[in-house]
Amino acid sequence: MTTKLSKDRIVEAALAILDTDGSGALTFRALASRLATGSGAIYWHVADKNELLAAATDYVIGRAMSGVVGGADPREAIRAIALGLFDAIDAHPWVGAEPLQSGMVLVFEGIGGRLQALGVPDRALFDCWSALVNYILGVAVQNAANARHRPQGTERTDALGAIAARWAQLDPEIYPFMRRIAADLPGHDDRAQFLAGIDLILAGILGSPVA
Amino acid sequence: MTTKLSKDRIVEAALAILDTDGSGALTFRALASRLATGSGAIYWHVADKNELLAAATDYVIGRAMSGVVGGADPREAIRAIALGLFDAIDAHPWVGAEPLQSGMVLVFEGIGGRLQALGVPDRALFDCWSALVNYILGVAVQNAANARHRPQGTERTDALGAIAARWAQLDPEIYPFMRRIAADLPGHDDRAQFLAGIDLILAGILGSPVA
DNA sequence: ACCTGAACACCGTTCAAGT
DNA sequence: ACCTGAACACCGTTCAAGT
Repeated sequence: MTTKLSKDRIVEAALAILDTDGSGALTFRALASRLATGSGAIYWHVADKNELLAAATDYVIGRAMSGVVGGADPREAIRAIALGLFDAIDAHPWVGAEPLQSGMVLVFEGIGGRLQALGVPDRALFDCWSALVNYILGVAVQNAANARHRPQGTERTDALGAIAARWAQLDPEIYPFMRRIAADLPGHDDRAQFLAGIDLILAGILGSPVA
Repeated sequence: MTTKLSKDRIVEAALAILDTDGSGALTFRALASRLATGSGAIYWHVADKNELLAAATDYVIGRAMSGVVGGADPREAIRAIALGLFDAIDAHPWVGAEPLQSGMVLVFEGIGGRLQALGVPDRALFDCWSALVNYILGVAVQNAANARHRPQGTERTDALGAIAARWAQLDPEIYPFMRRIAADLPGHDDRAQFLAGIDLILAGILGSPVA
């Protein structure tokens, strides 16, 4: 007889399936066979598939955030938190599919605390915090969505190239900007661009504009 | 014999189902019975469910963007585009579920063109544009996700109140900021906050910081 | 060309029955 | 208390057969 079944072991097995074969492969039957048990047994430890996905998500986010060092400079800390989340979702694109919320308090607190440390006044705090947090979550989730919906085997650069080619063929009378920006798309660095956006928002909050 | 089946009629029926009963109710069987045909007939006009959802999404976004008036002031135009997308996704929360991309060129072009009109220099254009567009899409999509995953019948304010209550109970040693911000959560105005974030990013791009 | 609807290969979830 | 696995009520998609 093998190790007793537990929620932890189930989540662990789910993570293995999600990371190797994607969210489409996570079925209770696949899970049961990997754990050498019946599919019904899983329901003794986990309410349903939503709870399973939420637990897997929390695990990934929690691990990513625990790896983020405190750091002295609040700006650097904000960048580190943002990049930690970005990389975690990038490495596990299935994370972006369901709503995050629960595991996200660590991110929320981290960003909020640093904004206070940067001296953002009380009246502006809520708006600044929410703008930053929304940007970080939004970009990370969309990045993951792009990775998820890219046909397997397709390189990221190729996929961007295809989009850029489509943009370049748009009617230049109606879409002059798309035509112009298409050239910059394939070569661009996601992470660098993500950080540039954060700096932009921080500049809006603290001064020293970009343009 | 009724009107001939067509992709347009199928998309129209799909929209009706999505808007009244949510994305869970959109099945080929439900669609077929509403159109008084066999489920296989739909496949003659539409490749699969993904194409159907993409077409429905494009329709909603296209209509929302066509309602946005040009306007003289680029800042106002940016706000109008952003709010148009925000409201469209808010009214049809199922839109945020699949990747947008295709219908999004209108938004991309609209924002990009106005940034040029505002005099953003070439070297900063790509980063500024992508930060703004990412923020707008990110917030709109997450807002829709929250609406989608809120138990039906629950009021938005109640749902936010529940989250705030959870935040208020966190350990104040570890989560001082969450405790502080919890009070602001239930009463806040999504749209106003969304606009505040856009102003913040524009301030970062153009100067005149908030703090 | 276009439509019909049964059939196929799946799902998540439940539940009587076992230990 | 915990596990088993067949059974139920669904899906998306296909396809022989019709018009």
